Amino acid sequence: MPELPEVENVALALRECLVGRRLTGMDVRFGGVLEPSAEAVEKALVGLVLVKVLRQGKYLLLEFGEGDECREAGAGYTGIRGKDVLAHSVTIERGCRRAVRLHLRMTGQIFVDPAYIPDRHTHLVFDFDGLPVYYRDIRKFGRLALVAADADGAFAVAPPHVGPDMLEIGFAAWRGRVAARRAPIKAALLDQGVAAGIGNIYADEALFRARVHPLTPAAALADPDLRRIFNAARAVMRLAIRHGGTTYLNFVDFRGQPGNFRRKLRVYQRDGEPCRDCRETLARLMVAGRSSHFCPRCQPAPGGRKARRPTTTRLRTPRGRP
DNA sequence: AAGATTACCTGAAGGC
DNA sequence: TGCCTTCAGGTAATCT
Repeated sequence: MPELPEVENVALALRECLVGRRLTGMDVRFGGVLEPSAEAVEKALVGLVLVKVLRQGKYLLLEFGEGDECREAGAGYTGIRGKDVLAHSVTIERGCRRAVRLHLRMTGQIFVDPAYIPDRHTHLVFDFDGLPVYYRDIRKFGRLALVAADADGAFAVAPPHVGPDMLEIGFAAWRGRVAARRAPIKAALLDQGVAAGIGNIYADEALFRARVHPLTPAAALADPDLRRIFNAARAVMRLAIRHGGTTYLNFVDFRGQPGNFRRKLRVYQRDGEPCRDCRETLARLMVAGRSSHFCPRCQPAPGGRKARRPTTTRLRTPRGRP
């Protein structure tokens, strides 16, 4: 499932391959992924040049403009892979600007790969001046939505209730947003209004690395605990970006290559297997409606002393892995 | 009023 | 073999 690192890799790919190119056509095979309608999106975007790709949490904003009155932007921005990803970018001085907000939700995928063969889950085919770009989404949860400019003519990357990106926010600001929460820290990490980008995989990985039990109330955590969680969440996501993201079930990159961060996972979907640090059997329980994977020894239950009651810690045998 | 639950979808996997 | 159930989880809407 795409979380911050996977979405960041999509952003890098779109900047590398598509910024500066004109959208010359669109084949809508399933219009349900487009908002407010397939017709509106097609009418708004076709003929314009992709000028900017921004990310906030799991949201991507694709900004389009007219091809005339362009100038090279450059600006010396160096992508995470060390390539100057804005080398081909252009900035529109004035004229028409439009933007769409993309969220991949659970199973959305973007392919910029001439060898890709569309299947029945491929809902959109973009023609970027001869370069085909495919949008595929097995479960049809993802959305590509036209967004209106605000009063200043700018486009918000994410909806207003979404908090700052987890890789952008500072510790003090983040602490200010979680410290008063009585909800389990796992729920606070998943709350996109607190900070955006963390999903179930990286929340579990961050809590394991910080040695904090997922059910611990956020408000019960001392400053050093919060600091460890904050640092662990950012570190694990930065590492995942460098490894091309996590492939679980079906995340692959824009060329169809699976990310290779999965083998680095310490707890996610490893319940029933031994902890890599202490050999204790990893456990699983439900927090905030989602399965949470943790080590009962490395991450002791809140309130201390006893291990969690068997009724709340459900062990399960490993399921088949793809 | 924050926290919990459900709807939205499809495919994989397990049980029988 | 094949039908049925459960599970996966991001977000919005609904419930408590």
